[in-house]
Amino acid sequence: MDISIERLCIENGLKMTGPRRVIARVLSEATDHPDVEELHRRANRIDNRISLATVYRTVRLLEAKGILSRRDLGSRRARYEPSGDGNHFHLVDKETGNVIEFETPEVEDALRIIARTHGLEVDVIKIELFGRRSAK
Amino acid sequence: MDISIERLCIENGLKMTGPRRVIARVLSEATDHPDVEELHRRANRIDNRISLATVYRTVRLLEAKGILSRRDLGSRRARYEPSGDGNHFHLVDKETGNVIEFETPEVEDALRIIARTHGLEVDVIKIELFGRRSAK
DNA sequence: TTAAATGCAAAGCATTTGCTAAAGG
DNA sequence: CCTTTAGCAAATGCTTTGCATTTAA
Repeated sequence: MDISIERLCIENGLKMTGPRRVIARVLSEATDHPDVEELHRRANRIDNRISLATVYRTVRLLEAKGILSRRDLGSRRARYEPSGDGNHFHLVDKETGNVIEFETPEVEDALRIIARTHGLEVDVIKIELFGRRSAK
Repeated sequence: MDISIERLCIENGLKMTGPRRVIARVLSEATDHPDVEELHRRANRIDNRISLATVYRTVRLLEAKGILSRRDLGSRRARYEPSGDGNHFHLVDKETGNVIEFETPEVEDALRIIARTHGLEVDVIKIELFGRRSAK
């Protein structure tokens, strides 16, 4: 079982309470991009006394520590994923809402160079593509 | 005076009411990325009877018609800009909040090709870079 | 004339917060 | 112990909506 998020919490000096441990586990096991409500649902399957407010507070804390990254992906709700999953971007199928992750170091480099010509050193790169299944 | 947004509204068969004309003018004159509240403020300088609800309804309508594009740029409020300003992306200075626009057809092409390898035809491309003034 | 648009206030979501009780180190 | 955290419910902030009225075409 993967407990990397919990380990990261400990390394960051966070108090490992019951709820926090459960949320860390849910995050570690997720392979998708759950929103807060979904995280709450999954956490409650393990311990149904965990409140939504705690989930919100936890993801906000973990984001501040750099453990999680927040994504918007068009919808109204924020989605979270472990920051450690490497630099990747999102390709969203508008019809199904399905999200594909991809990497592209060349594009990253190109963007960093562009930023530099504007005098900025890039820190965070967000790329989101929205499209639909080709007719073909 | 530039009234391009109003022209686009007419071409799209939209009824040109007083409020709508004012909002169109405000949008045409904007060179930045105003949020809805700011659009409302600017519209009210011209006619203070225009309600916030109308501004919301109008930007939503214009977005549906493809006349406006919505941007998130990190904050929780939606920001709008004319779609006709060419495909451009945003480089945000984290310290000042200043937004620089840039274009990069090569990167766009590269991303379209990547999407195609995943069987999707890209429709919308969003790129946001966040960085800070280089130490030099 | 008549369907569409407006204003207002109320409702809706997602998210945050104040407060008190509980619990980790 | 003593600070941090959890739970709850109320508050917040942005956005949408219902309804009666006005307006453009």
